[in-house]
Amino acid sequence: MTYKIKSRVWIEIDDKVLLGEGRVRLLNAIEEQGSLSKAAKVLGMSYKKAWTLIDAVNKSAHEPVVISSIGGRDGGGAKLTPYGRSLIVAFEKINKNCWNYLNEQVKSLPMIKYPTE
Amino acid sequence: MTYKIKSRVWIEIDDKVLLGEGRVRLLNAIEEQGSLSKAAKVLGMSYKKAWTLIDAVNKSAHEPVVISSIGGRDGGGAKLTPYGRSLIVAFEKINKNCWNYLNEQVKSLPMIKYPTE
DNA sequence: AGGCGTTATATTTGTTTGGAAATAGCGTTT
DNA sequence: AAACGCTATTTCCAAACAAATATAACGCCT
Repeated sequence: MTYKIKSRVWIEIDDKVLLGEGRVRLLNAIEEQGSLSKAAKVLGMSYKKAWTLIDAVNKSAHEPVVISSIGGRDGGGAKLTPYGRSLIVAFEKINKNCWNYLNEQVKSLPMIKYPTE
Repeated sequence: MTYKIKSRVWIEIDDKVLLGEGRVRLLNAIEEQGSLSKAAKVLGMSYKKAWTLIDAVNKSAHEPVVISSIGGRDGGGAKLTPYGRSLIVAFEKINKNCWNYLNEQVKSLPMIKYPTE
């Protein structure tokens, strides 16, 4: 019987959510797949949900994060902007650090293992 | 135009949520008010929601967190156990530390202020 | 012109969530 | 026995959310 500490970190801008764990996962998939629909499929997410997420990201950001194109040789696609990539890097760094920090915290808090005897 | 980093921390036990920010707020209100219904009223929360939350806490914890009594001089009430109080202390400490830590993190991450020029 | 694969958006349907209200049970007090 | 104020639980309804489906637009390609 063990306690687990979990955390979620996200970035807001103008009181709107810009980036969270799920959105970053989606952005990474877009980077890999080159398309929103393929990214959604890879993540087992409906296209609509993926589109809604990216729409929210683009609307809250003041600079473009994802640029999409319709039509053309293979139907179109979606690509990250350099700004988008820098956001991912920043988020993942913060997220990882926070996680490491919490792990340390737990060790220094004995009362979280309150006796079960 | 500024970026804000936000975080949520919670404690799980056996893969069920034990304590989060909202639940701790409710537990504190119970401690102050001595009753679940008054605590709910103070927090602008419906009695049902408060009851559901406490029920979830008591079901996931292996030791009692809130002990409630029905009937009696003033109808009954709800009180925290010493274990419940220790949980609150632990959670609030971790939560506060995490918040402070993230604030420090932001300062050391210049890329979060990606140029808007 | 028509097919293709994609983005973009609307419509529908179903599921989950949450509030409001109603009801019951309880133990002290009067 | 009745009143009181709380906990406990059910029922009903509305709102929020999510999944599925359908449709349109677009631009390259054959």
